[in-house]
Amino acid sequence: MSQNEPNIEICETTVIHQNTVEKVQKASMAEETLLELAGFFKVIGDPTRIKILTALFVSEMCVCDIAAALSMSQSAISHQLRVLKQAKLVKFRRDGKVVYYSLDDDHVEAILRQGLEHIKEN
Amino acid sequence: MSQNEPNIEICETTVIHQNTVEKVQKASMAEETLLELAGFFKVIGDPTRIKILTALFVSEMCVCDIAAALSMSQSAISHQLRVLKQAKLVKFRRDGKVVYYSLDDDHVEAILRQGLEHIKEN
DNA sequence: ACTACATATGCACAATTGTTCATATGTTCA
DNA sequence: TGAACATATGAACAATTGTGCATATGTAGT
Repeated sequence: MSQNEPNIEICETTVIHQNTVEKVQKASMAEETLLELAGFFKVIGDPTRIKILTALFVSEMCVCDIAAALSMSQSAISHQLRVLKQAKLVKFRRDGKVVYYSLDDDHVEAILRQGLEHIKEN
Repeated sequence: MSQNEPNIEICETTVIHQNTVEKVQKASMAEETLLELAGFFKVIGDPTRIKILTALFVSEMCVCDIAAALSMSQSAISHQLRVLKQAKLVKFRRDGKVVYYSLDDDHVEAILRQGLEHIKEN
């Protein structure tokens, strides 16, 4: 900031603090990691999926019970469980006709709690 | 689970473990809190916004520097900064023509770090 | 007042997403 | 094998979202 940093044109954007820009670019994550990270938060950034996850904090549950507890269709729940499964947030076991889902990640509860801290501070 | 729980029809969904369903419903968050929480994670569930936030870990930055650092248009960055501002994740100060943005939340860095833990475990 | 520049914003549009509906799959029991 | 039931899945659709484009706003210097 105290250095002599001339304005330079790069693709129509004016760089004011080239020093900072370079530091940021060097500190940036690998694109793949970034997309995974964003994808993870996108998964828990949906009311239905948060409801499912917090329901599973209480107990492992089968699909129709989750549907009943959330007053939603079996299909909707099933679709969302697939998303959560792909994100490795839930796992399942089959017992006859019934499939029981449960949490597959220790971080999720902590992360949701920290999210709550944020919105409480408003 | 060990109790006698008959199947009951509620709106086309079969309840198998009524006990569990009731426990979950009682433990459920207020709808408003839930929506806020989901909204918060949705905000950090986007690659561009994560890039902006991690850039601000390094230093406060003006809009055009962020645009240059991320190789994106000023408009795109400005739109996303508005989202981050509304979510109280960034704050800004004006210095002449230039507006400097910086982080406005302590939790974000911790939450992003925990998100990274999750995806590393795969 | 006028120009230059940094940033913000409204509109439009393509892309993504969550749910419903219909149906397929898989399992149990008779 | 066939009926009943739990779950999964594909297609369709409305709603939401991220970005580009054009332009407005705000500030500084002349």
